[in-house]
Amino acid sequence: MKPKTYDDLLGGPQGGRDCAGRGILDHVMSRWGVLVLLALRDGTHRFSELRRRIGGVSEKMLAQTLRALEEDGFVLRHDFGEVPPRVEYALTPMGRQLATHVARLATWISDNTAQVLAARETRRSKAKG
Amino acid sequence: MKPKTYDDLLGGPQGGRDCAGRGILDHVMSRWGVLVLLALRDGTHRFSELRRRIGGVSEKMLAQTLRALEEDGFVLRHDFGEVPPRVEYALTPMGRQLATHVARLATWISDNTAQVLAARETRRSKAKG
DNA sequence: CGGAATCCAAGATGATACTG
DNA sequence: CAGTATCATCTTGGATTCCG
Repeated sequence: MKPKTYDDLLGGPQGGRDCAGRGILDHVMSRWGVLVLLALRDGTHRFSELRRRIGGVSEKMLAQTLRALEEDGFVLRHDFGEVPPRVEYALTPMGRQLATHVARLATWISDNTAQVLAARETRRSKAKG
Repeated sequence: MKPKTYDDLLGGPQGGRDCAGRGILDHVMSRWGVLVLLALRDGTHRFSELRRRIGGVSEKMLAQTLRALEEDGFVLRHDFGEVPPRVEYALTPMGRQLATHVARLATWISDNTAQVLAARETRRSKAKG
């Protein structure tokens, strides 16, 4: 019997080895994964559009993030194969489902940001007092 | 008008400066944040219990993660101030709400892991064909 | 037992330059 | 435009050690 590891907490050995779910979660919740998912919720966008929309992401990281999400089947990449180059990205149906969950979490956090900041203040003054 | 940055995508400047929501999300979705949140869903646990339950986390990272979540007001730390030391951790009401959302996301991923792995395979064979 | 402090290896990220 | 390749850097994470 395996001990209770984080594999179990995340749904167990369904993926086969270690913890596939954990790897997916890492892609999704990577520094830029969330933002890409949210940015694609309202439709198709080109590479440079995404860069502008997300802001602060380097070409390298955006490309890397998009590739990871594409590999996982969350993002669809359409290369028009023209010059000048034109590539468009969109969510797959599965990606839309995922993005919905992510958006809920992001929304909750957004709605509770003030409360979190207040909690931090409380702690800070308690530490002083 | 501000350009669309990831600040906007995550709920805008509600936190005051940059993007407080983003920072919170980083805490929550950090490598171990998710697991701690999930591990605490079923009640109070001691430090070493958490280490065993989560599995694979070092003392340093667990302590660091717990402190961050505590600062944000998601986790409550109760130090009994005895020898040998005894400290217990639990979710705050806000933490329970958050953990519920996180659990939903984790569950979705867990339920869709097979589909993601299938998507990866499809891509792989398409690349070959 | 529950950490804090330190040192070090590994990985993530960014700026830049280059290509089709 | 849409990337890739490369190098420098900054951050993470882990192992170890020490303490109350």
